[in-house]
Amino acid sequence: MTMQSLRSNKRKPTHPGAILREDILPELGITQTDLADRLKVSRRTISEIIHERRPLTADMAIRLAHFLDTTPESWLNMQQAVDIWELQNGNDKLYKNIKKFVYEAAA
Amino acid sequence: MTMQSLRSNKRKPTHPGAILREDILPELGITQTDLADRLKVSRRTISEIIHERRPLTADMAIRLAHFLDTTPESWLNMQQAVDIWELQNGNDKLYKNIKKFVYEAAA
DNA sequence: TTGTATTGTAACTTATAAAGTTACAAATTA
DNA sequence: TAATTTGTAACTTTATAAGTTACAATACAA
Repeated sequence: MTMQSLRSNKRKPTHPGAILREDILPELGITQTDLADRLKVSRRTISEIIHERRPLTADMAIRLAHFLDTTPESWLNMQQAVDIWELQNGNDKLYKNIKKFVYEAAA
Repeated sequence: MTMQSLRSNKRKPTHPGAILREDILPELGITQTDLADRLKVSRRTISEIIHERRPLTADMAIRLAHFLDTTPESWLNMQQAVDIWELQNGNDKLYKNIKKFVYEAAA
C-alpha cells in the first residue's frame, strides 16, 4: 500500500539538541560542563538534551536565547515539531477516531 | 524610566483558549460538552483551556487540528508565545544573570 | 604513560502540572 | 418550570523535568 497522506511520511524533525551538539558547542568551543554553568542548569540537563533524551523546554529556550543572542522561538519551534511528530507517530490510532467537524443542515 | 528594550513591553500574547472561546465555539455552534466528546477529552479539560487556566498542549493541538482541519502548529505557536511571555515576565531576575557568550581571544 | 578533565548515566528525590472523575450549585435556555 | 449547560472544588493518578551524588569510561594533555 503506497500511502502518501499520513504526514508520518515525513521523517522525524531535527531535535534542537542535535543543533546544540553538532553546531553550537563545536562552534563556541566550550564544554558541556561550561555551558551548564553559564546557563545555570545542571550538567545533566545539558547532557540529556544534547543526546535528545529530553525536550528542550521553554525555560531552556530562553536561557539559550540570552546566552547566544538568538530568539527563544527559534529553539522552541524545533522542539514543537518533534513533539508533534512523536505524538502523531504513536497515537495515530487515537487521533484517527477524531472526526472532522461538519456543519449540520439547519432543521 | 522609558525602557524600551525588555521585550516585556509587548503585551501578553493571546491564549489559544481565547480563540476557541471567542471564535471557534460560536462559529461552530456547539457546546463545550459536545466539543469535549468529539475530541475525546473531558469536559473539564475544555473548560480550563477556554478560560485560559491551562496551556493548550501538543496533544490538544493535534486533536483540534483533526477536528477543525487545521494544523497543530497554528495552535501550538500561540501557546508557545504565551509560555515564553510568562516565563520572561516572572523569571526576569534569573535570566538577566545569564551573560551573553563572547569569543575569547586565542592565547 | 600517567594524571586530570570531561562525559554518560544509574539511582534516587523533589516539584510541578496535565488530566480524569465525581459532585454540586449556578446560570442559561428551551 | 424543567432540562441542559457550565464553572469549579476536591481528590487521585500519571508523567516528567530537573536536581544531586556517585562512579566508570573515555578523552586529552603534560
